[in-house]
Parts: sequence; C-alpha cells; structure tokens
Amino acid sequence: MPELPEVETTRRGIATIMPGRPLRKLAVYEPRMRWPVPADLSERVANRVVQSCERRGKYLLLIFEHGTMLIHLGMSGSLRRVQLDEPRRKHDHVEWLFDDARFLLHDPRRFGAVLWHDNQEGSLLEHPLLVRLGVEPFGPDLTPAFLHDRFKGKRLNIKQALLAGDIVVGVGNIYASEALFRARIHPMTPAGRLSLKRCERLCESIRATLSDALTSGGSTLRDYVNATGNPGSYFDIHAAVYDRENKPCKACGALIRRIVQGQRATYYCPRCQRH
DNA sequence: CTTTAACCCTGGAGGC
DNA sequence: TGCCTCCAGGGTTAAA
Repeated sequence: MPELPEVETTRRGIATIMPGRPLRKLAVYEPRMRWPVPADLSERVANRVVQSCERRGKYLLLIFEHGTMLIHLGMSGSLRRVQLDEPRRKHDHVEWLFDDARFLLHDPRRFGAVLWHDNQEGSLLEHPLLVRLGVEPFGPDLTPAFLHDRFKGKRLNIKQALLAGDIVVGVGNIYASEALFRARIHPMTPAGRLSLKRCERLCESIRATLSDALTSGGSTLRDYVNATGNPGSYFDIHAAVYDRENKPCKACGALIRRIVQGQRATYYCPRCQRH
C-alpha cells in the first residue's frame, strides 16, 4: 500500500498526536518483521516522550531524546489510530499506547520494520538503512542538473533507476510509471541517455505526480491514521497508465502496454512515451 | 564499480 | 467447494 504519499499522510496523522506525549507502552505482538523487532525496544522507549514525527524516504522516524524509532510500512503495512478499547485484528503486530491515544501497525506480509537507532551510535543519517537514500522529491536538492549528473553513464533503464531510491526517494512502482508517462519518457530508455531538457521534464513530473497523489490521497486517506475501517482505498486514485494494460491512453487512445523490468510491472503508452 | 535475481511473507484473483 | 498458480504498492542481500 504505501508509496510516499501514504507514508507522508501517515506521518502527518501521527504528528498531530504523538509529539510531546509520553509513550506509555510499546507492545510487540509479532517481532518477526523484515528484521526482528529488537527485544529490548519496549523497555527502551517506555514512558519516554516522542519529540517529533519525521520522514526520510518511506521511513517514518519517531524522534526521542535518546534515540529514534524507525518504522517502515513495507508492501502491506499501515499505521492507524484505533480506539482504546478496540480489539486487535489479525496481523496487528505492534501497538503504541499513549495516555489517550493508541496506534496499531497492521502488516499481513510483514515486510515492514520497527527498529531503533541509539543517539550514541552516531548520526541517524549514517544509519545503514538511510545512508544510501537519494534526495527527497520535495526538497531543494532535486534539480534537473542533479538528475542529469546522477544518471550520467548509467545504462540501467530510467524506470529502474527511479525505483532504486539511491538517486531520488519516494518514487514507488506506481508513481515511477505515472511520472514517466507525464514526462513522456519511455521506461526502457537508458538513464544515461536522458538530456538535461528531459531531466527537467522528469523533475517536474515526479513532483507533480507525487503532489497530486498527496492531495487526492490525503483526502481519500484522511482516515488512514485516525479512524477505524479499511485504509486500503489506494487503487481508487486515478492512474493514467498503472494497471491499465490494453486500455486506451487517456491522452492519445493508443493501448497501454505492460512490461516487466527488474521483476516489477511497468505500464506505459507506446505512442506518448519516446526513447 | 554496476546490474540481476532471489528472497522475505500473506492473501486475493482467476483457472480448472 | 478446493487446489493450484500467479500476482501484489517494499527493499535488502548475495551473486554475476
């Protein structure tokens, strides 16, 4: 479920509640996630105050005075606010309990993670899971020149280069296809062959695609964090090409194609998008 | 160094 | 109904 817009929506949701409050209890019901949830995590954070809720790429960061809790939603995770007396459902693996608020991490596939980084272990930015991440799509570092420079010499196709996350973060499988459609760039184009001009279009397209998703996703997913019910209304978000194989392109009418790149599906319009 | 593919896991959809 | 295969929005890791 979670691409960057959902992770950011989740962050905004928890950021309205958690900061300034002591975490009374962290309950781990299932520690077998992408990596094991540290056995001593609960005692490390018990009664400690959450200072702020940040995001780096698709990692949620709960900042404490003495360290940071890293949360990743993986492929199927969601973090939602629930009533204090609401029963846990299947696949509710971790619980954050505050005096008057409660959150559950629900993750059927358990590709998500809940980890801890101690302040004394060096800068958070040097954490092995964060250190290789590319620039934030909404930050000042994402520029046409930056993309052009980082693509230089790469023979990897542009779709996989975007998805890899080491150049720019937050462009998941759906929005990689959508951003390339918007930029009218063929997904098989070697990244190193993109002109500065096309990097400019790509740059704008990435931002526009993600920010559109954040706007509409933020409203469809407003309840993502603060209500009961099913958080997975993600497919409702309109896609120009994603999951539209053999349907007409909304711009030109040609049939959308599906290909596989790096074992992930890519969708594109063979007429609108050029090498 | 770059690129590829296996893998972690559950569940839903569709074929038979 | 059941059983099978395929597919899924993530990213790390080892191997080529």
